[in-house]
Amino acid sequence: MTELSKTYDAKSVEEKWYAWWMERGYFHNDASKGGTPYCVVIPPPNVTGILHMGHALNNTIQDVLVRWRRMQGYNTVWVPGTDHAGIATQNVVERDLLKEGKTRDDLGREAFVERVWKWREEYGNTIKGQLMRIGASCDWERERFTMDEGLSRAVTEVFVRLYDKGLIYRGNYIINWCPRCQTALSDEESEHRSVDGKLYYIRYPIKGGRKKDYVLVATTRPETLLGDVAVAINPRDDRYRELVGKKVLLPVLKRELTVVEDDFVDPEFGTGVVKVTPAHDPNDFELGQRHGLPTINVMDIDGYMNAEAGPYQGMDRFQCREQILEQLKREGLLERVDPHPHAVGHCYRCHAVVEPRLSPQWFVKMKPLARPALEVVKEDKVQFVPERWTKVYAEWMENIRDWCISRQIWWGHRIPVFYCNDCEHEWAARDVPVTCPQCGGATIRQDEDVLDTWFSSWLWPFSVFGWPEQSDDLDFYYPTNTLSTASEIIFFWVARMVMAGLECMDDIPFTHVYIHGTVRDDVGRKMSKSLGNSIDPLTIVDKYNADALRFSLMMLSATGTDVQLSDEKFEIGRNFGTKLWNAARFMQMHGATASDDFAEPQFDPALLSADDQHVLAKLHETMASCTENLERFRFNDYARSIYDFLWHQYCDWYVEYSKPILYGDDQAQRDQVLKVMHYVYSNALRLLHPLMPFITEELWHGMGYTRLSESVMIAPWPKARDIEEMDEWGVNASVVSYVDAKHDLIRVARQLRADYGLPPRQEVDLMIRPSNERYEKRLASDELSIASLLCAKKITLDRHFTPPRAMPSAISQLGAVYMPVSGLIDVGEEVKKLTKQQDKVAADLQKVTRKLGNMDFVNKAPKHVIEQQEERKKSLLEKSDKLEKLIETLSECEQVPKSEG
RNA sequence: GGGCGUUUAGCUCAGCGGGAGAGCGCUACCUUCACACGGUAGAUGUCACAGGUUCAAAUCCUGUAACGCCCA
Repeated sequence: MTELSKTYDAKSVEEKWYAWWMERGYFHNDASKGGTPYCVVIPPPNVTGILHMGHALNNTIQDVLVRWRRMQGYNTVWVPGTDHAGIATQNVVERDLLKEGKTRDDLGREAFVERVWKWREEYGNTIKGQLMRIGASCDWERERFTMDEGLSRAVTEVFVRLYDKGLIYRGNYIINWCPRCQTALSDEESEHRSVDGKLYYIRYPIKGGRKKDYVLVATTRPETLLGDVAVAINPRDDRYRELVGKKVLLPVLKRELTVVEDDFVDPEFGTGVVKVTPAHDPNDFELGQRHGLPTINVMDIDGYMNAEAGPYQGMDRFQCREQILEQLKREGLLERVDPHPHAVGHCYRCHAVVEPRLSPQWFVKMKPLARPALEVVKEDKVQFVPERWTKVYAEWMENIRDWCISRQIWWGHRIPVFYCNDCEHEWAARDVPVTCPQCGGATIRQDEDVLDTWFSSWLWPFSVFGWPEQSDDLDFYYPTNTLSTASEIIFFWVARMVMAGLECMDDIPFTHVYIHGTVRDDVGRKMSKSLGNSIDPLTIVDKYNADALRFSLMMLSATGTDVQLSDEKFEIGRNFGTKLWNAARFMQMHGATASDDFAEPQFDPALLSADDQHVLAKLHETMASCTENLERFRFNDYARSIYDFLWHQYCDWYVEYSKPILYGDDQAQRDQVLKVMHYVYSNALRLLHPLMPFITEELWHGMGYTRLSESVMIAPWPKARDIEEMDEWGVNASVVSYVDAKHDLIRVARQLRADYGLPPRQEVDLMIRPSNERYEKRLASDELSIASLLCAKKITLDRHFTPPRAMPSAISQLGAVYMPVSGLIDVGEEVKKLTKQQDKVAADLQKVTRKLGNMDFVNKAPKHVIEQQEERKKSLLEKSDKLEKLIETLSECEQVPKSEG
């Protein structure tokens, strides 16, 4: 046992123990060790990322689970890693290049990719170091990166398999295009944001009509009219019957447009006539397909208008909108403009407005993959926590659309599709081919596009174990157990992992998906870089310490609900850590050395005091509650459970109880108290370890508990005994409830002191009139501790005590307490106080009595509820009696002037 | 438009069929030999609203309102 310093020095302690854990290899495990596996794969953070509060929350959750299961003896592995974040990383490196005045095209593909790798070498480890700082017990020997050779092989393998099965296809469709990143995006990567748009009503002259003949078309994006090929009406819309068969003239370009009828047109929207722009709108595209309309693309990849835009060529899309509106106004073709709030897609990486764009892209056919993935969730093989997310998942699966997986960037897995220049044969291959399998030609080109980053992430739960290679680890750890993530990742990642797992492994990737809440600032806004309202977790670690960060986060976040944070919230964890630290120092001060059998001591029932029994019972209740709450992902209840025990049972009551004994000279009693203390404290440290790994390790060593286990992180998780199982120790349920009542008595007596304004240190004499003989005996054996807790000079126990004169009094279940004070007491005030209590009791009593008098209640309520109410009535009656007696004697008592005996 | 969630003490939130709770804040007293990042005591609630189910509703059901999120 080493002496603990006066204060806890988090910084050195955290560094020391993390390094030591690593050195001891505690985080690592593999299949050869056998046992029951418990496996978590980290949601790989973006390689460009730095740790934000959401990461801190999510990774604390994972670490808590993993540390707990490890202590429970599972063969535990937490696989860490990062993903290559195609668009984001490319953006970062391109920005770097720009500072040198270069573009990626100046470098060329190969040199550029090399440059990204170099960037990754240099900066890609930031988040790893940050995870270490918050104590994440990842198996770093297993760290993976989605662009690693092995994981890249998995990507190619899956692509080729799905391609050969016909589940991957290339096609010319409208996709979400980010003109700033200059790549296609998936539907999920286009974030819909509500904007205050406008609805423009534009006149399209009817061909061959008089000047006044036109149709009125409503649109939110007037610049796309340059790509119009038709106008459309609903066939059931009588208003426009005579339009059918006519032609209308496109403003600006004077192109002739046909009028088509289609059910898709909503007669209620705008005027009931819509322009049809198949190259710039997904619905128009499909409508165009149905009617055999041509497509005219009027925009370049960068969002500037192209040659098809005629006079507007070379103009930015938003500027073009303004200019076209000007022209329409000049020509009298803009009839009116209405405000029209609507949702517009924005790039999830750069937030530019997404442009629907017709282009050839690669897609995964999702329906066949979705069916089994939906099944396993409906059958509860994969369970969401909280359960309500199941519905969100199912909704998405049922309305699934094909997944656009090609990206027009360079950083990522290049699509393994090859084309023969000689015969134009197209095929997918695992290795770069030398000759064309069809014509034997040797001039072959590879598809230029790379794959969506999520196309590698969806393989994560098995690719991290080396799939498609078979391995013992893959066998052993797959399917993994818990996946912890945020709700916005359900579609991006969770759903797709389930599909990939079933498709490639023929098994689910994990059994539980825990969806945690969103981290918000103190006024409820989501923390974000752009708002500048983020709290940096590492600043919190520096200011409060890592355990404080972790503990506070877990204490504050109820299962799956959002958490509002501010700096001060982290005081919860810090203060608790300090309390824990000082409790240990207190034990050390008394030369408390843990006996050899502190972990599983044999308690002698003859020596076990009521308070000993009480704290042992509460400890075991806490063990049960911690374990149960962890099993149910109730992290806040788990945290609260151990917090309440350590602070409000152990420190508030047991430590205070121990003081007169430890300061006294009864060696046998001292030994007994210390034995209980070490048993309780060492178990509490274990229960707390998953939440506060650093300070518990420091204390474990400081208190000399290494005789049980060289580290708390591999010490066995405490196993709760219920009260009957503690019988052999001499722990008795009725004694435990007696101590609860004793605590109540002490509280009541303290209140009495406070009511009379006695300074805390001023000693008083107290009389207690116990309710019965049993209590009298019990209280007699507790006199020392009661006196100490009440700062009483002398306690007189007398079952027949009658106050010789008016004195302040109060009642508790165990009996009445009298406090003779010098000087006059205000009998009127005293009676008033007691009467107020009496009123409250009477009110409660009336409620219970009415309830028990209700035949419906007596006939229909379950037996235990009736018994409980009867019990309650009994104790209320007793209380009422006692109060009445107190009031009576008080009133009868003569007011005698001072001269107290 | 569809779905989900929230509404409980001044603030942040637990509780989710049988006695209204915690942390912070607030008030009073206390620097007592573990701890002022502390101790003791105290005050504070038509559990959003309206119906219903039930012997019993903050808790279950229906509706309303406000706020938030997701999907279109």
